[in-house]
Amino acid sequence: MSVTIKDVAKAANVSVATVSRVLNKHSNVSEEAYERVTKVMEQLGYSPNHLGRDLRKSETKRILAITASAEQSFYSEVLRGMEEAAFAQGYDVLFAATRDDPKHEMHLLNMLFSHSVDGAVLLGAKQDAATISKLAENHNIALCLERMEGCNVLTVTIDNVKAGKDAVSYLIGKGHRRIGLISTETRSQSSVDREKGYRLALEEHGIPYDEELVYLGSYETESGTTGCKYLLGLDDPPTAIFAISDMIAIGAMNYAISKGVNIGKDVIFFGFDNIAYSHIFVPHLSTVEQPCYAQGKLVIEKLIENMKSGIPDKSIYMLPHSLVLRESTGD
Amino acid sequence: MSVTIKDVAKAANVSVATVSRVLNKHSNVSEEAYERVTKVMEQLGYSPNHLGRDLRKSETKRILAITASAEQSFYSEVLRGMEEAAFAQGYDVLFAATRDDPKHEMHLLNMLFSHSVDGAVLLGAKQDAATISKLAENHNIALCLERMEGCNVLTVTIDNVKAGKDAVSYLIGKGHRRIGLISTETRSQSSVDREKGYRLALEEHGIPYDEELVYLGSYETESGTTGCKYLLGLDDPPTAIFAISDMIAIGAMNYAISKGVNIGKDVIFFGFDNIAYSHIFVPHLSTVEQPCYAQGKLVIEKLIENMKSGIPDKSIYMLPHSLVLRESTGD
DNA sequence: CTTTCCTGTGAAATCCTTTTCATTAAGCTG
DNA sequence: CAGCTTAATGAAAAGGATTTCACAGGAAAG
Repeated sequence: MSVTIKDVAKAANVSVATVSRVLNKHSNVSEEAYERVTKVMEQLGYSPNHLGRDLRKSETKRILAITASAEQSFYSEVLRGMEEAAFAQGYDVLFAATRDDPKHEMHLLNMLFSHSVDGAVLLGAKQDAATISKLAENHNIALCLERMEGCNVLTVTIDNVKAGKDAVSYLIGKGHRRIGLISTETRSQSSVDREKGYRLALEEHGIPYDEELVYLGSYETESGTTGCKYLLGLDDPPTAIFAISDMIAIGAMNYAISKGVNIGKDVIFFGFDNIAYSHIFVPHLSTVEQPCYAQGKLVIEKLIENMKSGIPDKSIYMLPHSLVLRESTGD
Repeated sequence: MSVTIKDVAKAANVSVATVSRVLNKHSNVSEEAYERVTKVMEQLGYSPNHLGRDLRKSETKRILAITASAEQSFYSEVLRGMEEAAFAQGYDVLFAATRDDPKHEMHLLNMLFSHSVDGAVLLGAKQDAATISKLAENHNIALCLERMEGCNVLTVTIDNVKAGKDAVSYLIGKGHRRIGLISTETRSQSSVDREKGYRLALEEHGIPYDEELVYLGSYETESGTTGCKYLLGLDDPPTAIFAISDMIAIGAMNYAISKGVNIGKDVIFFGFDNIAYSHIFVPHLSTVEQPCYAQGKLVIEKLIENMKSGIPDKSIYMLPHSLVLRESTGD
């Protein structure tokens, strides 16, 4: 149906080899032939069939990024980092969503096994560590944003333990001793790590861990609201609240506002992620900022490095985070 | 390097044709051969190379969805609709971002020309109508969310003119006669259409159009803030404000709040998109809801229909929108 | 003037499947 | 039992590119 390299060759009166050489900017092709071929390609509206090329070269120059859903707003910066780093090296990044379904994640990973893409980056994997480790033995795989305990695979993330600890230490530094934690029932590594940070901070300052001050819900804003209602309803309520995500923190603040709490004075709040809304929502939210763009960029750079070298680097890279202080902590 | 169909054939002591038949669940293969082949495939850990298959069949069963950036939060529902509709028919949807660059959009569209995907959906195209029309002649292309004036291509969207008109008519119905409009300088079709709706509503109620009441900015929240500051600073300020997006409306309300305006009474606000934050932000925002999931689903269904039939349907499908009334309009 | 070395080129192999076509063997019909 | 159909299979072509290898012809070197 469509124009092939053969048609071009015939029309330009050269062999397909020569057309291919023109296509790939090889050196050994005469000025004259080059002109003739490019002109014919133009005339016929020739567009090379990548499938042929990919099959022959066993390489697609494409990387798949797998996310749970497209929803998480801070993904967008990560994806931009990936996209730009890839493009700089002649790769394209394609995104696909697992719909939170491990089976569908495996279906998408199949694009890797079937040579439809050269590599894959998982932003929050749904398979278990053993499965991922095994896949990483034979395929170019990387994790981003979420590390996996005991998984031997290239990973780019932040130090969520330290980040959680930093946030809570800041609250303690402001003189607070009863600090609430709103986290998730889902045991994602980042939640677990941030909780661990919370505990370490308390420990370091000689504050006993009180299970009563910990609320586990979902990632939804509403869960933050419920959590805050629970915490502020305690006999001895906290004067500071750390939420493991901004969405949750905003939900929590919403409840506090509705109860007439003076945020930043009566109770202070700390979130995580520095999403756009954290400085749109009033009062502006203090939060942990993670280098989204940089993580996306680095994971692609390292992955491509792996694909080229053949000696895969399976290190865990932890990029630095920072605290962003705003009204919700009275700053 | 990896296991091919040949290796399987040899190990199972059959021809590659038979292996292929097993792979594709053809009928004419004996029980015994079937068993033997599947067992060998298992043992060798065989995974068919899709590139070979795709090349032979000239079909990838993959559709590319092109967005400006991954940022727009309401994209996620559209993408989910696309994903699920595609999966139901054995297709995968991959997403890629143009970074707002027309050149990069064309680069991505090249995946279509080079047979790397079977079809493409543009969520807000950056090329001009003539270019898209021409591409649509030879390729399976569709537009979603944003229609293009004078473009002969399959399109799934909502009636933005009517939606804008409905929103503004509602404001008028509440007794308001000075109605501000915050839109974008970018002349995207949806902005243009919503503005047109604004004008039609005024006209229909005999309210003269006053250019002073129209502020054009960007899609950013901050632009809403600036716009609101401008509008409320007028000698004869509006008592109702229609913003062409929720993000802008929230920015606008933020300014109003900071000035002590009683939202829902002194000034009422109407947004567009019904993003998650429109009912998290206090006061909750009245807005136009568009059927995101349904649009994504329909565009994929129609596109696949086109791919199969060969007689492309290039209609414009407009799905119904609805008004969501909340505190910002005093409801 | 012969030998060697480039340069430019084309024929053919290759990548991995699917699919067509031919062939064999077995089962059925009359 | 001859003649037909059907089921199961394999050999080989096809799909569209890249790449290897061989070769021709001209230039440079001796």
